[in-house]
Amino acid sequence: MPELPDLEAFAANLSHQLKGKKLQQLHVSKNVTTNASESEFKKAVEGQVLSKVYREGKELRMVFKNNNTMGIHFMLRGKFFWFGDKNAHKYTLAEWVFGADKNLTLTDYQANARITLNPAPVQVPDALSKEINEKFLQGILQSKASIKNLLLDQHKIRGIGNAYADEILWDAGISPFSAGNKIPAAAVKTLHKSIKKVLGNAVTKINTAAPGIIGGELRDFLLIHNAARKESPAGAIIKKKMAGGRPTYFTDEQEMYK
DNA sequence: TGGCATGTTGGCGA
DNA sequence: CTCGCCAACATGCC
Repeated sequence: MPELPDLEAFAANLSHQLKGKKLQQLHVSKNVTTNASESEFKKAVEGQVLSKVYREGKELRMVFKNNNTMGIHFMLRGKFFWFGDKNAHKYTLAEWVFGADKNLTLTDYQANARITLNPAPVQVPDALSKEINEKFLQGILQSKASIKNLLLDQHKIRGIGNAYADEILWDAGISPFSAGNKIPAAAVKTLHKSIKKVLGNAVTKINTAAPGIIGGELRDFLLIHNAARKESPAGAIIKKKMAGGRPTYFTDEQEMYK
């Protein structure tokens, strides 16, 4: 449910609050989609000090001093709470006990969130990584698939979700229905700038509006992928089209390349 | 109130 | 083989 900018903020805040603390107990529900048993998780990380929490694509990573790592993917509905939050007891998938007021709960009423012990390295670059440049984007766009679907494809570039794909493509002035392999070089250059700008601005806005946030999502500042808005800043009507079961928001300000 | 929303996977058909 | 589309997951939110 949260997208890249939300997860980026969660990771920084969790790292800030939990780094250096010892994981006293870990509970992993049998309902979790995972690659290891609860006892394997316990053996790997209980009693270990947390080194850091960071984001990779749409996953959070908890790295412990012994280098064992837990990957947490929220899928659609996963959510972190601190123990004591009133919602934290329903649909619990996992609990991390770091100490008195530093206990973390993962909930998901669909039980689709995934926890991975020592996730395998992934070659696909993250949307905010330095590897993303015009040449790289040009490479992944060599397909007649729509540019939006290409940006959403986690096997090509990691971290962009449905809402921010719309936001980025609007910012770049490119129709989401354009064919990837018809995008001219100048538009690819703009796309590169828009990816960094839109995602970067969102991280800043979330951190400013909700210091310490570790769950939920903030979206009210989105300009186009936002049901509350009818027009773009320049006054163009925002259109909505369902595609692949998800809404795509766009305006006529975006050029169609076909 | 009930329509809307977020990611991924796998199967289907064009 | 490549794409787009659909269902499934099952509830919170306004």
